[in-house]
Amino acid sequence: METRELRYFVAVAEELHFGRAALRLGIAQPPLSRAVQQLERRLGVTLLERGSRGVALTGAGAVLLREGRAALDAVAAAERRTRRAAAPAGSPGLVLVTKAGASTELLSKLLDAYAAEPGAVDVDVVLCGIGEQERYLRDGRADVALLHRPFDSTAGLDTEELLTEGQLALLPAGHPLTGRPDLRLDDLGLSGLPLPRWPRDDGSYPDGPGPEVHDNTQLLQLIALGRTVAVLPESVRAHLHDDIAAVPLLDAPPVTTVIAWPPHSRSLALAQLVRTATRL
Amino acid sequence: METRELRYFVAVAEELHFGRAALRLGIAQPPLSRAVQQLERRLGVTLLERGSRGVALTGAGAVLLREGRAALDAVAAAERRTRRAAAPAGSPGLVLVTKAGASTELLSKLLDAYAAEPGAVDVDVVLCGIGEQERYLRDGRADVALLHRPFDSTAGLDTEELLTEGQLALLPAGHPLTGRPDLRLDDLGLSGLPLPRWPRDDGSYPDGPGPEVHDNTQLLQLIALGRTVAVLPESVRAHLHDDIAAVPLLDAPPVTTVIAWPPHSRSLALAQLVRTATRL
DNA sequence: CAGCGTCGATACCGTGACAGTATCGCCTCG
DNA sequence: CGAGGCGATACTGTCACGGTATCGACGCTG
Repeated sequence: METRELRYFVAVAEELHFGRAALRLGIAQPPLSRAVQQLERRLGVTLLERGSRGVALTGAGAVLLREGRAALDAVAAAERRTRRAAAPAGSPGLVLVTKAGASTELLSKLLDAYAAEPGAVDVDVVLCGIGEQERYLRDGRADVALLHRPFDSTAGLDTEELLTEGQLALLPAGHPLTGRPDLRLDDLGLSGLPLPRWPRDDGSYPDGPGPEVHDNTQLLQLIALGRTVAVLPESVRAHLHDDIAAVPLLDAPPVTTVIAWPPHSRSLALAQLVRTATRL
Repeated sequence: METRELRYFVAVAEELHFGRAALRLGIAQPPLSRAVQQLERRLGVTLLERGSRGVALTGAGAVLLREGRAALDAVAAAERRTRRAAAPAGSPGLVLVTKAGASTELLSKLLDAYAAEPGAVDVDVVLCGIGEQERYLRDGRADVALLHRPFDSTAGLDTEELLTEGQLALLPAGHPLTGRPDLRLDDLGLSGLPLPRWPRDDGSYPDGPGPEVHDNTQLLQLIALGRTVAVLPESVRAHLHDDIAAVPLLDAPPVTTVIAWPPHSRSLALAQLVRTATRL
């Protein structure tokens, strides 16, 4: 199986539409149809059900979509890491990825501490959207990530725990619940405010009454405006102005910040960064 | 990067010889030279140093060898798993891989217990060489493996521990050390017998006085013949005849048998097998 | 030091795979 | 029933891939 065939199939499987997929791939529709047909013939497997109203994935097609994405990520990682290995000194020695707006204090302490180590290399910091860190590690765009359990999955990664913290309820300043010394998750239903809706993996939003949000800044602004409430780790306190009140939550699951990297990484710089992180 | 280019490069990087690599790939040498050159041009990276006496890997080439193998495994896994997903009922629902001659009691108990579960699917058992299990999981030849820590690496796999056991010194019957109630690792040096040499990942053997072995049967025979001594988990006891004596080792690291599978596996049958295993 | 063998690179050529344009066949919806 | 959307098919040109023959550099050896 060639990566070209995989790219083609993944595009069609994601778009569920040959025309759009061809557009995305920058080719015409007929070669795309033929390439996917040929892939199906060579595998001896029907991947797509062609109805007159677009296409649908078969069970085997769903498997190939998942596995094919992983394989394409692995190929992309091979290419990027090879280029990086040959890059002249001075280019970033390590790329660290984390969610925008999370663990900022921990991150800056880590970067400072690591930079002070003898033999430290340059560290590029990449900020990505919610839950995208794993992808960055798997396709080689990053060498190491900061993740937050239980929100982010660490399956298939090597990790070290850095920090565990409780969570706070964030409410608009002056909200009635603000007077309580602490809260439980059930109490938030009494706030009269809906919880925000975060995007799913595919970018769409679940249905519900709350506002759609995709980063923390946006969320904090919506809380201050009295449109929503949120549950966030204690470390957000540093970012709060007096228009938002924080109340400890007794029964919210604790959040653990972990440093994660792909298994089989063979980099001294990475090992040193991880060691520095665990010593913080 | 196309998988064809990766296959070609990996073949050359492994053989360190264009002619042999071409033979292995079933093509002539000139197209192979050109394909690798083109790969280097497109990556903008020198992968091989061509000397008049064969070729050598550059640093970037070593990276691409490692990452490229992983990528090719991922592509192979995508292909195999897709075929399996479309295979008619009756074909093996799960493939389990383990080292030949290890954990046989545990394995047969597991297979019996799982087969008795409602909704159990057929389980194929594949026996492989030392340390090959991880490869089977990564390239899709197997769905689940039995591994033995600390010998096998479980990096990048999801695991559950099944059994931890101490290790025994295996000596020829009648050997002087046989009289002792227990031993320490250092004592084995006094046995007058060398330790056996296991193959490395690349199939070659380290230098040393001991005999070369590649499986347990061979090893036990050599012990019985008085040619070597070995350190093995307690569960080998069941396979010993009276020509071999076993003495507990006080300071050998305990061996843990774990059941392991690729992260992100989405199979009910696998989950049920793992649950059965942990309940044994 | 000449001659030969080894090994990778280059030259040249034929075939086939891939991409493009035009068009068909089918289904859906107004 | 006609129009439009969607995927498949027909046909064609070009380029990439693979093969054979040969070159050029280096090392070994008599």
